Formats: sequence, structure tokens, C-alpha cells
Amino acid sequence: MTRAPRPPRLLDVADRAGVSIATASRSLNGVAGVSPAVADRVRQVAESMGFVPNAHARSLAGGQESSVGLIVGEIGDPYFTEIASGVIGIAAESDRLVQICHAEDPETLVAQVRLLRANRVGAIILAGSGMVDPVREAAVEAELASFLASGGRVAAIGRHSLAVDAVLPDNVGAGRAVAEHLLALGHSQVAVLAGPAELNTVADRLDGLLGALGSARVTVTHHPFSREGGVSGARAVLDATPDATAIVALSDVMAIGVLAELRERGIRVPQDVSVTGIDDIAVAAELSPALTTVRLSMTEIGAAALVLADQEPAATLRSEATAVELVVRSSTAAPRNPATTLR
Amino acid sequence: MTRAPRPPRLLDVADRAGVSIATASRSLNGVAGVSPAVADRVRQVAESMGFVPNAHARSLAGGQESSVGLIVGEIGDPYFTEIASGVIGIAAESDRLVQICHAEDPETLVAQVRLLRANRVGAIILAGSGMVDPVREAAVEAELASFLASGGRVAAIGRHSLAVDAVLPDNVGAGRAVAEHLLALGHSQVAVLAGPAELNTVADRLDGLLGALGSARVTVTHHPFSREGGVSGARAVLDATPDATAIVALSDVMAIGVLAELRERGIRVPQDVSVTGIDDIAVAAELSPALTTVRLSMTEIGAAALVLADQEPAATLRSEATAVELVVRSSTAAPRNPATTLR
DNA sequence: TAGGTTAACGTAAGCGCTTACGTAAGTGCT
DNA sequence: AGCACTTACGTAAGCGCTTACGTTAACCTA
Repeated sequence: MTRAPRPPRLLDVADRAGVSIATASRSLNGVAGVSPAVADRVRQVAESMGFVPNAHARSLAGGQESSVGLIVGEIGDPYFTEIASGVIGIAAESDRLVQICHAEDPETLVAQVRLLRANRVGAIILAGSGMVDPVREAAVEAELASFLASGGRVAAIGRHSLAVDAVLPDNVGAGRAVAEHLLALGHSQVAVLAGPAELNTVADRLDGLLGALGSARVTVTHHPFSREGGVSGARAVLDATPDATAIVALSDVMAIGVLAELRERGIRVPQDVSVTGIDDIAVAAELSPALTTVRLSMTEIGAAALVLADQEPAATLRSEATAVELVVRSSTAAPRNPATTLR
Repeated sequence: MTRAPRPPRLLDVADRAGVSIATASRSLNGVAGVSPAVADRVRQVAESMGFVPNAHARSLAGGQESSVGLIVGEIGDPYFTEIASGVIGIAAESDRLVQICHAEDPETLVAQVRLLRANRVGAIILAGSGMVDPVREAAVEAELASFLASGGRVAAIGRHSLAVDAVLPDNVGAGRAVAEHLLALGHSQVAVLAGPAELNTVADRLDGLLGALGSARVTVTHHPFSREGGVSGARAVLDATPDATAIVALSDVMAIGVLAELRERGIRVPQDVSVTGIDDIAVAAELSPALTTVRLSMTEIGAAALVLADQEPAATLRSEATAVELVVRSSTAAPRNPATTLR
């Protein structure tokens, strides 16, 4: 006899245990009103049959089985990995699954939100950077509004342009912290390697940086927010502004690329040039030289985002700003000699 | 008028469009048998109402909406991150969501598999290392058997003790590659920092290593499979066997800890001691010194695992072995002087 | 023009659960 | 002994979809 490869249903369990489907359901869910003897028998039968309740049916029938959706920019990026880690930690506390998707542009973002909505997740955490241009966010905004209107919860990380609750790392402050640190060291020629200009995160960090850098001579170039962006950015700097005494990467991942390129060329850090990042991802401390950066505590921010989303929806938009902290390591030092160029 | 915050249903769309629910369903799914005019109208109404079909109901009703479940050991670990990246890449090709959970011990592993089963995922990818002791795997085995029996697909990564299809990185070969490299350099005193002895991955790497190391004098100690494990391992080695000329960490993450501790103590790599890892995670090349390691290509392995799981179930267990490649960087060199100790 | 097709829809039966409600015993009280 | 409660269960109505099948009306063909 070959049974169809189909999971056993609650009804199968009930039949085998000689009870009604209602009693079976109550037994397995620990609902009162079932004699202990019967409940035990049902549980044993269920166990022996390898019964696992269908979460879809359960959620359809009204049971709250809501999972959480997380949308990140790039899975492999430690920045997002740490956020994911924080979100998953909180989700696990209440036995919720986290569905992770990635979306780099607003169009796929909309698609992912729809997919998540189709799966009736209870909450969506948006972890990619927002766009400076509100027009590109319009579709996302609409999709999220639909979700919210139907009872969904949303929390964004580092997106202040979206009309949803948000946890906002102090990107402006992070930029400022880097600037003040370099200023204090005596740098006056700094090359900034920014990520894509259309990202809010980039704009904010840049604002803080340029605002505080004041009189210092600074050049800004834009590159991909990746290791490769750091590599090509470093090359551009060495070509265009070889007299820079500090290279500021707007993310640690970019800084990794910068360090790699400088090493490649035999340029010493921090003796010949100082390098900084932002984020303080886990490996920042393991690089050589260890990277001076700004800690944003992405893991905690991820956790905070889900906690925020879990709260009762409020009438007003909530936004939770988180503090940043400059972490001085060995990739920065006073410029060797203000007159000296990189080569 | 305050509507209950509930997503619009197909029925709502049908009513508004003035058609039956069946026609609405057919229109939205592009099923033949609906006049183009009506289908268009339904689609417009659905769009205007922000309708997103309930994936749970759809899957209940027989539609195939299966997503894939991925169980990893630790989200933050680059080893798993790269696997996840590979799995997600393949899943995205067919619009499937990936549900990521983590489980470090067999008990929570069982729980996670159940959760995934409850959510009726079509496939489960198991990415943590298996246990050497088959007894501890028994419950996992049973849970997976139940899942398979009910039509689920499973693929494991690096677990050969489980009766499921598997992609097997050549851990033995990886260990051997490290051994041969060190032997060729002339090392004869090597300290091995292994992960937990109960892990299959550790046992295999150790097998390959010790098998090839032959006459060389080698000491093996076990530590957590983490950066901290590397730190404490390095301390143990410096205390117990300061005459070692090479420290072999059985994973890159551990090697990071080793490098950190050596740097802390002012011990130069590779001049004073050589260090190796295994995995070739992305940052391995960015460390200082850049880490000599063995590339397992975890991203591709993750992708291969899902492809394997997606195939029609075969009568016999499939296992796909993947090649490894020694990557020599600058953390290894010939021992300075066979007679010299670490201090 | 009667009979047979076909296109375009509607009806209704589930999918596997939860849960409000109904019912039949058992318990305690007067 | 009769009543009102409880307790322990069963019945059945959905949840929001898909889809087999039924029903029209328009369209052919002989």
C-alpha cells in the first residue's frame, strides 16, 4: 500500500485517537475542557504519526502564527547580517520565523513587500537605505500604506523619508564624529569616498562630515557601497588628490577596499595616510591596521526595530534615534607632515 | 466609518468588479476562459484596492507556493552567511522566499525543522555541521524522515551521517591541503586548534590533517568554533607548546581570533609562527597578514544544495562532493629556525 | 431549425484548521 | 426527585482561496 506523500492532518489524528477533530485540536493546543486522559492520548497519537499542524490552515482559521519579514540590501554585507542577527534574536523569543529577502532598488523592494504581504507576515522590517529622491520611494510608500491599512506592522531602519516608524542610527552624528576626530588629529586635506549619492544614509553621513569639517579642504567622490567601491575609490583619490592625508570611507566595507588597495600599493596606514570607516562591523577590529570607525550597533538596532514594530500602532509616527560612538583604532594618526603628498 | 483593518479578499475584488469569485481568481491568475475586457477590469479593481492574494489560503487550496527553509548554525558567522547568500540566489530565481532559522544543537534543530514543516516549506536546507555521535542525530533524522515521507525535500551541507541528499565540501581534503602546505614549507611542530570534537566537520578536517601530517609533531586542542575560540586556543598553544612553528585553526573565524591574540602579544606572523585557516571566507584576504586558507566556496555550495533539493527525489541518496583549493597568502612561511621557540 | 459545440461565466466543494455553539452526561443542592 | 450548573465532548460554520463541474447564451453545421 503506497500512501500519497501527504502530511497527516488533524482529522487523521482525531480518527486514530477516536475523538472528534475539535477535541483533537483542543488537546494539541492545550485548551481547557479536555480530560487529561484524552488529551494525553491525542498527543501521543499525534506524536506517533509525525503530525505537524499546518501553519497555513491555522493562520487561515484565525490563529495568530504571524512571522516577520526582513528586507535587506545585500545578504552578504556584514552591515545587514548584523541587523538580521538582531531581528532574528527578538523573533526567536516568540517563536516567530524571519523571512529574509533582499532588494537593492525600489522596484524589487515593492515586489518583496508584496511577497511578504501575500505570506501575511505580521511585521516587515525595512533595512535598506532609503532614497533621497522621494519620487522613487512613492511606490514603496503606497505598498507599505496598504500593508499598514490592513493591520500590518512596519519598522524601518535608517529611513526617515518614509512615513513609517523607524529606528534611526545617527548617521549625521557618525559623520560628524569622524570629522572631529580627523580635525583633532590635525588633518586638513581629506578625501571622502561616499556611497551612491541617492541613498539617504550617504547623504546624512556626508552632511555630518562636511558640516563639521569646515575649513578643511575636502573632496568627495561617489562609488558603490562595497569593497570594490572602496578599491576604485582609493585609486581615484590617489590619482586625483594625492595630497590627501586622510581617506574617509562612508562605510566599513568600503574602508576594507581602501585598505586593500593602499596595501597593494605599499602605502602605509596610518603613517602615509589615515583611513576611517563607519558602522563598526565585527571585522573592523581585525583588519590591519585595525579600523578607526564609528559604532552604530547594528545588531541592537535590528532588535530595536522589531521591538518597535511589535508595539501597538500609535497615532503618530515613532522614530527612535540611536547613539553612535567613535571607535579609535590604529588606522588613523596625525598627518606625518602637512606638506607631504602621498607620493 | 472605520473599516476593520483587514486586507481585502478576493471576494471583495470580485464584488466590486461585478463578477464571481471564480472569474476574479481566473483573471488574476491569467487562466484562460475569461474575456480580456473582464479580466482587465478585475485586475484594475484589484490593483486599486491594494489586493494581495493570501498565500496561506492559496497554498491551502492547492496552489503551490512553497518556500524554502534554511537552518544555519549562527547567523553572524560568515561561513553561514555565504551559504545563505547562495541559497537565496537560487530561491529568488523562482520567486521563492527563504526562511532562515538558526539552531546550534540537535534539540533546537528538531524544533526548527518542525516550525518549517508547520509552515509547509517545500524544501529544507540543513547547513550546520552534523554530530559525530549518531545518537544525538536520531531525533533530527526522525523529524526529517517524517518531512520526506510527506513529500518534503531536504538537502544537507557537510553532513554525511544523515540519511538525506547532501553537498559535501571535501573537509578531509581541506585538512590534507593544509598539512601538505605546511609540510612543504618545512614545519614539523604544528599546533592544531580544532572546533568542538563532536562536530563532523571538525572530525573530517582533523582526519585529513593528521593523516597527511604524518611524522610531524602535532598537538590538537579543542575550542569553540568562533573568534573567541581562536583567542583562547592561541593562548593555550603559547602556554603549552610554545615551540610550535605553525598554528592551524580549523576555521577562518577561529584563525581571526588567533591572529588577534598573536598581534596582541607582539608575535609576528608568519615570521615567528605561521597561521592557517579553512573556509576562505571573504575577509580572509583582508586580514593582516592575509590568511592562508582553503577555499570551500560556500556560496556555490549553498546554491548547489538548493538545486539538489529541487530535483526529483531519487531512490538512492545523492551526495555531491565539491572540490577545495588551497589559497596561499601571507600568513604562512617556512619556519624561521627549527630550533627557535615562540619566545 | 434542431442538435451539437464552444466560450464565458457562476456554483459549490473542498484545502486543514479554530471556535462558537449545541448536547449529553455527571455533580451538587434543596 | 427535580433543578440548575458544570464538564467533556461533538457539530458545523467559517478563514480565503482554487478548481471541477454546471449553466447559460451565442455560434456552427447539416
